[in-house]
Amino acid sequence: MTKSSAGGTAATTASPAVRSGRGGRPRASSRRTLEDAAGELFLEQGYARTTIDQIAQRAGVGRNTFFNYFATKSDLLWLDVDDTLRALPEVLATVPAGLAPSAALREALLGLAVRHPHRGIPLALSQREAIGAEAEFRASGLERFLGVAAELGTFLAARSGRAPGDPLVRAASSAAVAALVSGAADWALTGVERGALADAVRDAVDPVCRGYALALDAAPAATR
Amino acid sequence: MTKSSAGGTAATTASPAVRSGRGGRPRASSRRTLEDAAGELFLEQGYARTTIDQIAQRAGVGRNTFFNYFATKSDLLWLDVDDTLRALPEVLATVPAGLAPSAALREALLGLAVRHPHRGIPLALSQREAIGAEAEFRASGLERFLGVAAELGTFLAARSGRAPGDPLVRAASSAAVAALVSGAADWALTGVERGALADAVRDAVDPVCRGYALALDAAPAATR
DNA sequence: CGAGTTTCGGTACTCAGTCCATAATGAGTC
DNA sequence: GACTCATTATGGACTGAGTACCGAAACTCG
Repeated sequence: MTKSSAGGTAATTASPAVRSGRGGRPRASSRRTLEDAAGELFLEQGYARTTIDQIAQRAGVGRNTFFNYFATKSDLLWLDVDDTLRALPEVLATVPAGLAPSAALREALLGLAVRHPHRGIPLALSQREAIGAEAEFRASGLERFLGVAAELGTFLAARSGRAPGDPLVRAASSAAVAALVSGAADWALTGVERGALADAVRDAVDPVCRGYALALDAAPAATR
Repeated sequence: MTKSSAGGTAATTASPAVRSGRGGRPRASSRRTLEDAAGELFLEQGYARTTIDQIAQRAGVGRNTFFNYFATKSDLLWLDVDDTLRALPEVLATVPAGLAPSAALREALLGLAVRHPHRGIPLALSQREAIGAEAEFRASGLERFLGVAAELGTFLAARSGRAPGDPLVRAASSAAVAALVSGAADWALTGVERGALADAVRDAVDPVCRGYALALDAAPAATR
């Protein structure tokens, strides 16, 4: 209630990606500048030893301007990922209607993976020795994880004709997202020779979808 | 690196549950007192509006003493859960050796569920309207989640004759733990008429184990 | 040129978590 | 009992993230 997670989606970014209403003072170049400054500083000093003041200062803006663009310091660790996650509703909408629930689930996750840019690997992972932000990275990750799982849950409920709160639906979406994340992390940690993200995700997610297919694709028990 | 997660296990509590070495000043009643004080205050004012100073003050101890028992304010939200998670290594050790990897995974998770006290439901869930700490609860949850997943991963690797970092193993343990958590959360949110935790967990976890059984129980590919 | 709207920047504040130095309280030893 | 050692309790001071508030820029629209 206090800080982020206002929207409900995974993305925590303070300001919308696109220019908001018309009129008003135009944004300076700030956002990109801040990202770059932060990246440099993280590499130089590590995440923990870098303060928001320093980032703002190097970017040549005031401290408050930082919070105008990012709700949290840890948002900087999820730059490209948040972009992809923001696209989830769009991805869900394009999943063909005829599919069985478990297949639709699979399709949705793969759609997300396909959309993600091949170079979009969080700094915290690609440079993790230098940055040393594993702990923060993890802690800030769950919010995103749960956001996706929840969104996927309502999608899955609709596709399977079940109630949104159905335990089976929730378990399936949680497990599937966990597999997705695990696969994506493995992919990100592989060197340059890594293949397509979608392949890694498929390997990780497929078993989950198969596992839940039996229960999920059957008609829901009328009551309960 | 900065704060918690030193041990590697899920439990973040600063001080060991049992009295450490012999000698030294005896602990005051503090720990339990702190827990109670925190519980009261959370119910009265909510989590966010309760400061550590207030908790310590009501418990009649100094502020630093609080950090002697808990590494983090959010640790207070996980009291009974952390106890159960701490028992994971023990649970893993008692999983029969003959089982197939996927069955062993199932057994381990159920063992954890069986061990958990029936009343041990985090305040943040049972009183969630009054406490309003969902966000904090979530954020502090991932650390525990990942701790269990990692521990389970090495267990699973050993049982299946695979490398500890094997993507399949990691995906399986992540997905299984996610299902476990999902099931446990549903169980916790059910009213008094809830049955055994183990039943809820079984329903959630079974499909995952079945899904990975095919790949996991087969002999690992020699190379790679 | 206003009027409205948005961003920018500074000051001041709260509070979690850390560090350090110092007492208090016991056990074990001689 | 006196002394040492280990452990816990406590107080003071500090860092840094996140919030709130206010006034000043900068731009659009009428």
